Amino acid sequence: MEKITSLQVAERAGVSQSAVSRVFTPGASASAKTVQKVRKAAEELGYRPNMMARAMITGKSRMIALVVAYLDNQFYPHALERLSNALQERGYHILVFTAANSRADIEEVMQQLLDYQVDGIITASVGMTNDLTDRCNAAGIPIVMFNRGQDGADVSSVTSANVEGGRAAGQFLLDCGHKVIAHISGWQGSSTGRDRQQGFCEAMHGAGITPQIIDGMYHRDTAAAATETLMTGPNPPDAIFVGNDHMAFSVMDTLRGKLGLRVPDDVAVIGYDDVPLAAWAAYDLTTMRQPLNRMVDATVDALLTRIENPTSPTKHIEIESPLIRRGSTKDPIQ
Amino acid sequence: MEKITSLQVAERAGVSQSAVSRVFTPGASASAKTVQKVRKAAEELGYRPNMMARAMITGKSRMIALVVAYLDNQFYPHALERLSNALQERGYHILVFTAANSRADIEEVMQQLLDYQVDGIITASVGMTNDLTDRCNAAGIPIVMFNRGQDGADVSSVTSANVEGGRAAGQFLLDCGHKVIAHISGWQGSSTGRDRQQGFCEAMHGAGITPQIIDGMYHRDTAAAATETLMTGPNPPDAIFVGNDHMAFSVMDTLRGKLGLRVPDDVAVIGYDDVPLAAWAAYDLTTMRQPLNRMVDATVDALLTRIENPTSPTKHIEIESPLIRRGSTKDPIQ
DNA sequence: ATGAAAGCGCTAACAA
DNA sequence: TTGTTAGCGCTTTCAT
Repeated sequence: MEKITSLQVAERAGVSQSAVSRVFTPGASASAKTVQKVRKAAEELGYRPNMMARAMITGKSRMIALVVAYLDNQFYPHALERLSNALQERGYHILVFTAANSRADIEEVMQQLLDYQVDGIITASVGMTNDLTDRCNAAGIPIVMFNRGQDGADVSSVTSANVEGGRAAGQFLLDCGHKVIAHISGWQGSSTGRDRQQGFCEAMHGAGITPQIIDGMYHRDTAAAATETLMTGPNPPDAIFVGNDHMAFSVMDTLRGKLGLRVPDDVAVIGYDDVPLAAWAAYDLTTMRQPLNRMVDATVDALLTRIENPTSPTKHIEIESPLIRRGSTKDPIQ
Repeated sequence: MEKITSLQVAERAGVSQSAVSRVFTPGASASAKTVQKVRKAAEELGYRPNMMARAMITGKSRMIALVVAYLDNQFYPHALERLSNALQERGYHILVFTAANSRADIEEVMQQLLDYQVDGIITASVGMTNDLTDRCNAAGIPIVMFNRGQDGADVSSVTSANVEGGRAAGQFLLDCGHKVIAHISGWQGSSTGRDRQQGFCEAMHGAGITPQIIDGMYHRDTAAAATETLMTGPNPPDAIFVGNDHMAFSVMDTLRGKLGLRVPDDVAVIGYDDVPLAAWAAYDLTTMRQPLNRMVDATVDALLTRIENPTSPTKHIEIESPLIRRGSTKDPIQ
């Protein structure tokens, strides 16, 4: 069973090669008789159209580049799985590019991905430069930033309502009666980290509180160190809002392990994302949920819309982020 | 900046189109002067070779299909990240295909992936049928099964030494003085699950013990239910060997939560994989490590070897699996 | 509705 | 080493 071409199918079906092509091309027309003959011959020969050849002509590869930095935050594999499924259902597939979050690395990766003639790009957990996005726009390849926004760039983005979410998290801690509240923030180089912090600060300032804030950089180690710094400092908090779940787990580990404190009795913890692990008994983490399915649907939608209609405008989609109350926080005071 | 072709570069550089091609083709020869002129023109125009066109001629797309079922077991995202990196370094990229672990779904996915003319296939957490692997062999596309083996199929596989690992896990529990030992196994439809169970049973039988065994199917829920069944049964174990870490976390959650038992004081737990989460304080899980980096290197190696030399034989690589002692088990008795 | 013919952008003989 | 030529397998006019 070596490489069957449309020509061989044509010969066997007694039609022209272009007839075969038409049968396998969605928008084309062929008589019922022809379709029948061609399908039969193709079946017998085990023929399937060559995507490469098709891609070269149509300029559409039906591949989407996914640029991702790290997969250790459970949110991203989860998203990847869903994205792949949703895209696959619509006849697209994901080509993976891993990039460290450095300028040079991303630059290199963007070049590679353009070589593959991908129809679109999804970035997750990586930052873009406007220079880069301009280049893709010039090449006519739409980008959707997943879980990140970017000022002044002509790219679509899908995020949760991070400012609002940060505010809600802060407000909830206030409602629980906490007075000394700290924030271990998401990386301040990311819009997501900045927005959540901003919302949180607004809530705090509304209550006349000036919170301690440390950048957790989305790293477990950094978050653990921040936790120690906070708790052994002059004014240890009785509640911590952490920039994402991934760091919150580290914060809880440090609190309960090395520091010997109880959660939520000594310190309440609230995270962001609601990854599956947050619901597991070992953490039972109160968190702001990022509705993954809706974010994925919006991402796929935004991307395919622009692929099918290149002149359609970029979109900035924000999805509401509900509070999921679990055992890492106390009940609000009536 | 629309689609620059090699012809345009050729004109600007004052050479033939094939000269341009040669400059960008690794194995080809061109004079220093030509290289210089072409590179300059290409740079100015922002030219990069079109992978699709190249792939069509050479028959090499430099894409590897990764077929994966679920990404909720942390072992797989971790592996995916490493695989992508290792492959990217060698000029390949991963095209992702998600498939439920059903015959029909995998069948469909295999067809799709052949359409894309991938150079090789890595399967992770999915089972193949011999029929399917035969088809890929006929098409000349090598397969490596990652973390799974398959009897009687002509495919390469990379696993840890699961039988030996299962035995070591069982023996360790014996050495700790446990007498009533149970096993919540990996899915018995997978070689990995069967092998670990076999090794474990050998250790038990060597000690004259007949263990209770329940298939955990690699699912959290199934493992949780199995835990309850075991602990509320007539002969509750004081140690459980769980088929992988992902289920072991669920077992520990159930033990410590719903059942109110202490680990390891009431029940010792040992897992398999050593995913990052196993080392986190909340679980601190004793486990058999699957050396991810070595498994990934072996996988990439086995795959690229066969791609570059199609007549080379398939390999079955087993990598030793060391015991990582942590807090979910007691110390062995001297 | 169908076949003939013209490429898509590139690599790989083949001469020169 | 270089340019010329012939395709890779397919889609897409263009006549018919």
